[in-house]
Amino acid sequence: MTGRVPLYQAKAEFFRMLGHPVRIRVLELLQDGPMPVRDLLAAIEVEPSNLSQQLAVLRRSGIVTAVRDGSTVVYALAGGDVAALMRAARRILTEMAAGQAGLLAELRETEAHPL
Amino acid sequence: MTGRVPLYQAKAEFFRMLGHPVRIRVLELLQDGPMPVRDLLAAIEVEPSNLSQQLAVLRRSGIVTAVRDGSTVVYALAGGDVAALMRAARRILTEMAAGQAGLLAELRETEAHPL
DNA sequence: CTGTAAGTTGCAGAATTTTTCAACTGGTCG
DNA sequence: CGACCAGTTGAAAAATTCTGCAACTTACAG
Repeated sequence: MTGRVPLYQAKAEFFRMLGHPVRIRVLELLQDGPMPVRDLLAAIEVEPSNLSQQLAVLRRSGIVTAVRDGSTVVYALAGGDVAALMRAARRILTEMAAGQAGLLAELRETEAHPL
Repeated sequence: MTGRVPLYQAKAEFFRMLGHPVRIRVLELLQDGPMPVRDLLAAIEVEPSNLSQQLAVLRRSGIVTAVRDGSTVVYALAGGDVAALMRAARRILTEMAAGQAGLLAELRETEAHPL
């Protein structure tokens, strides 16, 4: 019944879903607890409709939930330890930065080609 | 000097770099140690040029390194605990699947709109 | 030198994703 | 009811990413 997707593909889709600045910020903000769209909007600087689109991506993936409360909509993390994921990512990012990875990797790429 | 990028954007780029099935499989294979392209190619089923393109993405990001050994090129993780990241991702993925997130989220989306 | 295997690169076309604008739904208030 | 505010949706245009083919480089064998 379920569209039987190989695990590595599910992972790729999951990471791709995370691969957007606005979506990252939303997830980080929601780590401090549920938050109405209004507040996300105030914190993120992006057009309402654009934020809505990104929220829809997060909702479809199932990583957040939305509940209507009167005229406002409140978003929350659906569960899962998102904080742990972000920490793991930041650790790698830090190591890569320290190890001259990011910038230098690109320089290496364009200068004296070792490959 | 460095193209001063906000952290949330660096994170988004990082996750986007991970958002491709072939790249995920490469990273998973490299967790067992360095591996020549030939072996990656045998394990992944993708055209050589396509694999090369994906390897180039990983290289540019700095998450892997490439070393030429004779006529073969050997790839390796550049450091960072990639395994921890994958574990964190899998945990969330599992929780989302268990909590009827993925599939049901989409159903919810198309049926009786709570939003 | 010639041929060949291993990878990479440049590109063009195809496919996806982002962004934006306009229109729309649900509540709330007077 | 009529006017708004909060968000969402649909759709088209713009920007990115993917894929596959052809050409190229490097190393090695004969």
